[in-house]
Amino acid sequence: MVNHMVQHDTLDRIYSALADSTRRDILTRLGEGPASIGELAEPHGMTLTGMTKHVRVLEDAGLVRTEKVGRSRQCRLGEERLDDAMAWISFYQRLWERRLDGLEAYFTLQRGTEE
Amino acid sequence: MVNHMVQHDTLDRIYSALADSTRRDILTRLGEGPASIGELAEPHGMTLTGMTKHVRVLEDAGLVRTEKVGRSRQCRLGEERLDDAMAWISFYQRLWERRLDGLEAYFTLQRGTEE
DNA sequence: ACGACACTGAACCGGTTGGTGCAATAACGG
DNA sequence: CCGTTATTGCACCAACCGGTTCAGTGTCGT
Repeated sequence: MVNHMVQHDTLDRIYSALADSTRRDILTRLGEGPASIGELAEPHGMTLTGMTKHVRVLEDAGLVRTEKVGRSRQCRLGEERLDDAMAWISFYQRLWERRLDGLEAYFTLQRGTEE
Repeated sequence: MVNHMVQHDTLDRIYSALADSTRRDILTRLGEGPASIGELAEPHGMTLTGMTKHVRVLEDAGLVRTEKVGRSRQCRLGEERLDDAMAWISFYQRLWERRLDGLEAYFTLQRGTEE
């Protein structure tokens, strides 16, 4: 019951924002320059409403920044540089490497090298 | 361009597996050595059934490997090394840097153009 | 002013997620 | 064989997700 609080942890938001190929595509597209909701939606054959939701998720994660310009919304890459996300993965990589320092290294290496 | 696109399914599973602090904790814990379902569940005050589900998600993403040993299940870090996840984030980082190649590249032009 | 345009809010929908409890199963320990 | 232990399968639940449609709202072009 205690843990029913907001799951709005930064890392949670970033990773779940990235856990969707449409949203990763959006980031890639925005890497080439700003775009409107319509321009983002068109290559995915998606409704504007649907795309707005995706952009909102990315914006909440800090990965995208948007600004209303006239009747359209200009979307561009945001300030979040994924440093935290990267750092956590690096940390995990280190754990994984350390796993090889244990007893399992023996079996893993044997299975890998067949020597 | 955009050749950094790996299997989207894999990336989806990895990122959504990481998008939960309980599961990130599990990975951290397993970095210190193998553990049973019960041992993983206890510090989170979670039922065994609940923990089994989390472990299953991690296992489907390749981040954890499990093996039934007697009446308990031994969980350890898996073969997935997050290289793909890391690679995608790096790719995004490069996009972000390139965002600076707009008006602001003007200021750092003395260094970056040779690449 | 009027109509077309770009987006947004709300309601809805089927599927998934994160959790529970309970009954069953398999493996010990004696 | 019996009782305990560790996990699992199943049913259930509320919340969330990715998507839609429809009805606005505000802006632009003429």
